[in-house]
Amino acid sequence: MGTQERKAREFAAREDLFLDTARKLILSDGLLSLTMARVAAACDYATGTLYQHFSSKEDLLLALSTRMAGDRVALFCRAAAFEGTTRDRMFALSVADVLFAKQCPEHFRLAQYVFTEAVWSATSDARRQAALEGSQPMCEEVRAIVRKAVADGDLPDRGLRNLDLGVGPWTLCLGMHTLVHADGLLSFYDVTRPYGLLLQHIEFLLNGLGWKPLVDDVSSTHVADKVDRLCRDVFSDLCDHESLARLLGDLGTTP
Amino acid sequence: MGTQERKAREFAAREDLFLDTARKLILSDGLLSLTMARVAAACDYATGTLYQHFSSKEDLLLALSTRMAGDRVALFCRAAAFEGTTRDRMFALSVADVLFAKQCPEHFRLAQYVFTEAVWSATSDARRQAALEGSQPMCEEVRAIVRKAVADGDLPDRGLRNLDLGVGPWTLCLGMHTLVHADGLLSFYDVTRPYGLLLQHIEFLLNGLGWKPLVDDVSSTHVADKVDRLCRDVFSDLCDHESLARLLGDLGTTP
DNA sequence: ATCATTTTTTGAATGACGTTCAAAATACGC
DNA sequence: GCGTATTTTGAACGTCATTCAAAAAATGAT
Repeated sequence: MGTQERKAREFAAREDLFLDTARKLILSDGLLSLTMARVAAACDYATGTLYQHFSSKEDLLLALSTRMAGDRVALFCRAAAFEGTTRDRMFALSVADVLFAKQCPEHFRLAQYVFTEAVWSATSDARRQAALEGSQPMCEEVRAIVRKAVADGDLPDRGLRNLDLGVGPWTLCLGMHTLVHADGLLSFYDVTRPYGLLLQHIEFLLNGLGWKPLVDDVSSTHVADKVDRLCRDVFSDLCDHESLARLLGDLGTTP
Repeated sequence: MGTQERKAREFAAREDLFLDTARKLILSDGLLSLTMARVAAACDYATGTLYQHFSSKEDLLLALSTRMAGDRVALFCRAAAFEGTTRDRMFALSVADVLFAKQCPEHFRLAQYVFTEAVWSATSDARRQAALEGSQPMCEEVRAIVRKAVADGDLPDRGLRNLDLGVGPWTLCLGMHTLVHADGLLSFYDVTRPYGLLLQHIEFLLNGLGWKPLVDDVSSTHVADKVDRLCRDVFSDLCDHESLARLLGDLGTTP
């Protein structure tokens, strides 16, 4: 019975088509003007067919967000696999997140919207489950790094569990992404180069956690150099001259 | 010509009525089922009258969020006025935020939604300006505390400006609020007592910034004790037996 | 108090969407 | 081919946000 499998494959392919198209439409016309009818029409299907895949518009958005998150997870895992001290690897996770934000800025915008109660509660259980499970690998990487750091004696656990120690950098990143995407807020408060600051504060936090080897120099230049090195070693495909320059510009090398 | 003033006063009073009513409706029926018609009807006005005050539904939501933020700012300022070291006061700001989250959980839900691009971009310029200006005092408090800490030699500035140093705790809080309100996420990852962890990580971060006097013991009990003391000294009206017990429960005193 | 004029309120009408579902089309197994 | 099961279709429905012409109320000069 290859029929079932073929159908399943075709169904999955069509779902990808819908999601790809939705992404393109959002990119070109914005999230506001995305309608189910437009997505369907752009794929030459009837509106009703969309509902074979997604229980609601919100469900589609969550599916799209989850798929984008896959790329984020991939970057994350590359960062985690980087050879270096546990501290360097933890730092690299944040850099991966910053690079991802540059590479796919629409992801955080969408994710922020989707995790809103009003949207989240209109999604299907299955899709929510998939969203949570999709980002589980990131958590596992964090847990593993913290575990090794504690085992190696580079990080005192203070009675906290692995993820409880990792939750600090996590929320720091998340909070900064949120600020960056709150339009006008950072410029109102004259906070330039937010991601540069984020990475400096990550270093501060890791120092405060007593994560060895401690970093003495947490200046913006030092952080920029570190990022520069990481980009060469781990993210060379993402940091061509152009984007690296842009990233460093935003990080703010000293004038 | 007192007529103009009276009218302005009545207009402002009606706006308050609309916002109060919207808040109650959200509290009882949820954000999803809030409609402009329902808000108007609940106040015995026609739908069109609402649009004399708010250029769109999103505009109303932003206005509501901004008004709620006023209470947050008030708590913040009380925390900042607390007598103690600059470090204690900085810590107190985060406690104020946690208390506010307990006292008014709907605020962060709403704020998260409102700061979403899809909503934010449908609001009026005036309202956006008001929202930004409304939270400015919080920023000023942070700046002032950092300024004094640096001046007193309790905090090395490392070439960073006042707010650049305060942005760490800020994003840490914001990120945790975001995680807390992403329904199911924290329980999925088995992160209990998020706000207890937040305050511990605030201490870690402040230590990492070299903010004197450094705190040796960043255990959950020590943090809980500190919060306990703050509640007695500064937030006694908010921390009756009940709510304090609940708060400490969530913060997680050692078992 | 009266009346012309301005301002405000009203709520039915409009249009845009998300969502549904009966009918039509297609695929499938025999 | 043919009967049946599955899938697709897109018009129809209901809900809302938003508008605006008409009605009502307020104003202020006489």
